[in-house]
Amino acid sequence: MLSLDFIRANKSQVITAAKNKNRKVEIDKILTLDDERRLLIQKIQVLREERNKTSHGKPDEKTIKRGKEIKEEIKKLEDQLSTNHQSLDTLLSFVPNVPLDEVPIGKNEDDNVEVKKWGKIPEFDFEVKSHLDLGLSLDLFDLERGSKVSGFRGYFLKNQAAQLQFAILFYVFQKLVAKGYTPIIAPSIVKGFTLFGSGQFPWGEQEVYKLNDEDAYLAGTAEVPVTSYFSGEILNEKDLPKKFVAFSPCFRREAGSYGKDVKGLYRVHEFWKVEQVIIAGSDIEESKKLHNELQKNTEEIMEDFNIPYRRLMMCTGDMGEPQIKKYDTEIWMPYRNGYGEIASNSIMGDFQTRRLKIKYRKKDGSTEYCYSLNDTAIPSPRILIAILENYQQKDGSIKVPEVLQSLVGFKSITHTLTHQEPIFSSPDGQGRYR
RNA sequence: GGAGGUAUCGCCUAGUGGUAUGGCACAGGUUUGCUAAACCUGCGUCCGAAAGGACUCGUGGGUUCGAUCCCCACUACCUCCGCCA
Repeated sequence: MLSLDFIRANKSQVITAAKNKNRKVEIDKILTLDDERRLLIQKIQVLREERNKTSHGKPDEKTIKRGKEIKEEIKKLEDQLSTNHQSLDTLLSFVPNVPLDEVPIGKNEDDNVEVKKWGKIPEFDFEVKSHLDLGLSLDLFDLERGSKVSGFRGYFLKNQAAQLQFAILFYVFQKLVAKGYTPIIAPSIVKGFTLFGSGQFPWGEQEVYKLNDEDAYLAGTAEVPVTSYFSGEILNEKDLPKKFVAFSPCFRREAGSYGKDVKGLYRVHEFWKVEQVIIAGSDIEESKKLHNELQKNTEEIMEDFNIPYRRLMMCTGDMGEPQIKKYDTEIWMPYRNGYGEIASNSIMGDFQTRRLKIKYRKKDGSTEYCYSLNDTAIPSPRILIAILENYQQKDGSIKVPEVLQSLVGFKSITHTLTHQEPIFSSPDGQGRYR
């Protein structure tokens, strides 16, 4: 949400920004409604003032009569105000945030700009298999029974892939905790205001699962609950920035992508993700630094797994409404012979915090809206695609990235899991878990 | 699912149909000074340069000239019972 003051002061900029994000906004109507609103508030305040002045004891007949009149007038004006509010809020809620100057202007993903590349693209002296083939031949997942049981895009992860998923998420979680991020496991069932507040709504309503008739939805990312964690609160400047590493199951309807990525684990309705979320002070330079820090974390994780990646700066047309700057991290997926998205790193300014009413008190006693940021740390099973495909061997087996070996207890995936000798220390010191 | 209870500033707390009390914590200042104390001031939100005004006692309605207080609904939390990973 942008402030009305900001829209008033930067009208053309806001209109241009919306256009660059392929959105239509009714700025003139918004400003007219705002004028009306201010006038109504003013009138109501004058009447209330009159009413308040008379109420310091028992009033006489005349005052009571006037009081009744005031009551009627206020009611009329308040009705108008509430109508005004509704239309204004609706229009306002559709105004997207204004990107920073450094963001390239573009229509869609074709206009995103590659700003960094890391890693050596692996070369194979045999025919590269897809994660789908690898997984099926090694019994790592079951998509047929997945859709039988769960529906379209349903899946079971099995055997070493199931272990790997836990290990990957745990590795990343621990890594960020070590960097000082507060570990948090967030609810996936959230109220509507969190989705509006984080800017998924009103644009992405068809993307989100709604539960029955209650005010309950399934969040598509921990960004939603964790950014809303401090909603309605005023934080202390000295406690900022608040950095979280959050785990949550994620649910997405993928309503707009029926034909896309139908095979395999790339696009699923349900997955697990470790997300980084930061609530910071209202300093854009600090936010840019934090944005780079988040990006560095994500890239380090890919480097730990030794998977080639590239970083894209998203253009205006591909960046989403709340964001003012966004990087996507894409990793190498050998079978598609190209990169696939793995992480998305955004600065929102005060767009979300204004909707969620998250402020902080500065040293001088004044309050301001915080700035918020978030970046994926790791999503799974999507990351498994890259691991399976990049680490596949000629004999059909799959090596396990070194940093994960001690967590899963095996160095390669060669056959269906029946029994494995752990190679790591265990509670009983003999390689056994009980 | 059933029965009761609670909701007032960051925390604790008083309160009544006439417009929110005190303490702790916090911030600034003064003075004295050995990890500090005493005193003064400020300390819910919004608009405003200020004066000032409006809003605010979980949320939303209602009654009333006037509601933190009375009525209704909702939400969250607590206690007990039941069920349950």
